[in-house]
Amino acid sequence: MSQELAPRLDPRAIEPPRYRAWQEGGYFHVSADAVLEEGREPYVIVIPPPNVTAVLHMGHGLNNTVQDVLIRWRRMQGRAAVWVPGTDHAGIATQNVVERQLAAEGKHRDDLGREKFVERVWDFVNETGPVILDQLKAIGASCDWERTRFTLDPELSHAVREVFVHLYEKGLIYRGEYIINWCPRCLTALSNEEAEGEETAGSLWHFRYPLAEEAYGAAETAYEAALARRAEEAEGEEAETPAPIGIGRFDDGRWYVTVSTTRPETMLGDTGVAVHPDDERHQALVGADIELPLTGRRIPIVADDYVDPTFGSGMVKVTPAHDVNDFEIAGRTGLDVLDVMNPDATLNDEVPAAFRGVDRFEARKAVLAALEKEGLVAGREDHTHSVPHCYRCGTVVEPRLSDQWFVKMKPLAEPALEAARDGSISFTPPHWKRVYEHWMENIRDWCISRQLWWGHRIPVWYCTCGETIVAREDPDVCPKCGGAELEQDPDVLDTWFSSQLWPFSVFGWPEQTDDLKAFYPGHAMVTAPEILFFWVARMVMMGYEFHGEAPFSQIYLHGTVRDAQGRKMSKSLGNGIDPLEVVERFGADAMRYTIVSQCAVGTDISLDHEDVEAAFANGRNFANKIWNAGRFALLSLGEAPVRPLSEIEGDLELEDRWILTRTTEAGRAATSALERFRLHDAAEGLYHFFWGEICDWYLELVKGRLGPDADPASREAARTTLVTVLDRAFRLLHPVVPFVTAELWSRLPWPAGESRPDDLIVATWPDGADGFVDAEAEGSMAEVQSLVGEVRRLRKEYGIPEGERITVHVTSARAALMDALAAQAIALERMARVGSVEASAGTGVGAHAVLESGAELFIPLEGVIDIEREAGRLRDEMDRVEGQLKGTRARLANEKFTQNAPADVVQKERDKAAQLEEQGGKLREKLASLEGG
RNA sequence: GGUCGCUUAGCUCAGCUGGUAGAGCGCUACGUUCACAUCGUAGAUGUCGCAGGUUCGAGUCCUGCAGCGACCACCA
Repeated sequence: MSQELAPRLDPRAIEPPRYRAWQEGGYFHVSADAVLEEGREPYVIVIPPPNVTAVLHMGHGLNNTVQDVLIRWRRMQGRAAVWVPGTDHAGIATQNVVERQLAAEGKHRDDLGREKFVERVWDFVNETGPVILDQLKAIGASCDWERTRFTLDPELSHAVREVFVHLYEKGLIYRGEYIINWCPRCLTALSNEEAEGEETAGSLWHFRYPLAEEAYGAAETAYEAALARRAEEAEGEEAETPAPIGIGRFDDGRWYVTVSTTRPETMLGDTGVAVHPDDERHQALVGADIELPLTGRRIPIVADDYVDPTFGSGMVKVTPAHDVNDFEIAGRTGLDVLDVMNPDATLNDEVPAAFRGVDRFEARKAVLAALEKEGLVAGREDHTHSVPHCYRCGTVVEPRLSDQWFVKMKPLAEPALEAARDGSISFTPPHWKRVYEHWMENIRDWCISRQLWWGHRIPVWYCTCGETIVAREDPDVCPKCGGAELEQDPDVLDTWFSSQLWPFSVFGWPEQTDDLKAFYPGHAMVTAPEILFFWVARMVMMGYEFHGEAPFSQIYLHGTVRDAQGRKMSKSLGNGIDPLEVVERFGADAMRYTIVSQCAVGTDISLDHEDVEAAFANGRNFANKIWNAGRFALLSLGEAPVRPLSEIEGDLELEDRWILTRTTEAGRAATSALERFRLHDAAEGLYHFFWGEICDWYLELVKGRLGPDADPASREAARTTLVTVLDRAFRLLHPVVPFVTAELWSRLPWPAGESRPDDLIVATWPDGADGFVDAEAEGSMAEVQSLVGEVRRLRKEYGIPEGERITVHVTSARAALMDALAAQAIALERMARVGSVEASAGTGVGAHAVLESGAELFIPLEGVIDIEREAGRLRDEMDRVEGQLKGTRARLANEKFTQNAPADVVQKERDKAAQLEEQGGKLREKLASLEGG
């Protein structure tokens, strides 16, 4: 078997068959019985369901690699580890994709009608839905595929219906008017995410609104108050620009107030003007009326906290039907709500005849002209602000008043907030806890209705008799009048309404299934911080509302994948990396290691899309290194079984005892890191253990003992040690690089008489708790390593030819070290070309060094190198350094230079002098040791 | 504007509870003695953003400043 191993790892040859074998072996699936009958402790992660239309990108690569590392690790720990996969129906995104398809055929969804359109989306979803899940298999995701779910599955829809009705009956779902984002071109509502803000240079206009005559008295009072306020401020030291008064008189003596807007056309829908309740300048005016220009309407002045008294005049025109904040002010103050626009954003019949039917931007000009004519425009200034645009067509989004369904969030948020405070849920990195709490404390009601066709239809029916029916089962007749003419609410629910139930809906809730009993609540939630509020927080709320506890206990928020310039990878920027291409070229192991090694808590991951090979070189090289070390070991070990560790313990040599100790420590460190979600620490620690300790030292030290000429007892001790160490190392590395480790592990010889797990994927995790430990061996090895390092360094420094075998003298070393060195003679020869080590000071011409332990090392150079030539080389070097130093010192002694040259140039010169001095010192020492002996 | 975070080697970043500055990539030199050139050995490079403070001791804690970024609200 071993002979078949190629000198280079070919991931394409080993990964797909290995994955198939795992799947066919049923290793990813755990039944409820494992928990309920066998009493195994569960470990559950539910996948953040990707959009059903999505194509795998690096963000998924990161998210799912992290989850798979955790699941594989816990599975090896013996937990009943279940990772539930699935997809999200993603209402708007999916509907858009299909609508684009239709548009390409020259059709609109209205041409098909609701039923046919939804059928068409289903066809599309059935066809493309599983793609992204299949793609996850390529990166090694060990999901329990038998549990694959879709948010629109009948069972999950059943859960949605139950939750909606439950919340409605509890009074937590209500219907109300609200301002939504509306695209006047697409004639559809948009979610906040779909209304993309764009910095736009615009104008801020200031208008004068005449006061009603009976308010003149109040105006005068307010005017005096404002003047007094200004005088007061003028006395203060920091009054740079006096606060505007906001109240004034026209030439003919009429009073007016000043308001500002970026959208003049909306003034036709104004129903009031608001001031801050504590604003001394304007208090007297509260309750007074304004004669709204152009309309002939009278509107009141009201007081509301929303108004910022320091902005503009401190007075705000209120247009409730066309601005979210204004709408909320109206709700609090009782102002009328006047909708002045048609769905296509032309003005409707509520406005004066001259403006009816006019487009909003034309109306803007017309309103400005009309106000200008009446002398009511007080000024204009440039104003840059963010204007929301439709992400599909780029049209400026219009806030529009409409009837929507809402969830009252405050009562739901309370236990979810408490969960964070009392530690029932933990956050990694921890600072997200405060962000979460802040959001929960200031939570606002959630608008859950969407004017779409694709999604969970709102389970509400309206009867001609006026009755509203909210029901778990579709009603046939009106329970009140018995009529059968019921009409279901046309809207569907926000996608997040169903995803928030994911942690328990995937297990069959509201039915009390065995799965639910066995696997709920889950454990870790691994996701990106962007959806902490959309999704994570809501899942916690639902967990408490329906189960009285959190749906998971640990929230791990990983970073974002960025390109070399630090930009987020995205389709539109074209800076993405296709994970499948990476898997194809370098293997899933390479991709996984590269990702995990960069996955430090709280940091983003950067990968250069322009040099994919360099970006994943680290992971590819490591996977290949594992492969080659394994290949070498397998070839050297042969296929014969090894002896159990207990039988050969007496024959263990220093390097065996050392590497076994290091293996124990590696297990401890990796376990501790994983427990704290420090995946990067775990990966890098294991990388160093495998490459820096097993490969660089142990394999080199043990080579001689594995050959046919070696002493049989020593050879068996080495074989057992090597098998033991590789077995543990492959186990520890398996969660991060599952394929290459499993492939090699399956070929490892095994201790005679010991039972062998069926597959590495279910081998017990070696946490190091009861591993082999020999502290003294560690100390001795450290000294051997230190000696080899110094010898290698000195060899290079003095130009000792690579092939030249040397004698090394060591003084003041511990006896144990000398023993160790004697035992390592073959290895020392191999690793540093040390022919012999002698416990003496050594004499004559040579190279000196001091080991970390304090022992002194001496290498005679007589007859080894051409002393005269080396000394001559050093003298030449010396001359050069001293020459440069002389010049530098002369420059520094020259006052003209030090005083006139730029400071940094002088400093550089000083640094150079210091550097040269140090260099000269070293050369002198070296020269002395060569000449003096 | 609110909240939070970041600033350490040429690049990307580690450095968890304060105790002699690290990794990967890149760079330089040498090396194919048969696991691996996707390799080995050795080497160079850091006033740890700036200014103060606490401490025996600060990259690490505190304060201020500067620059960058994220999220939320987008301010009439």
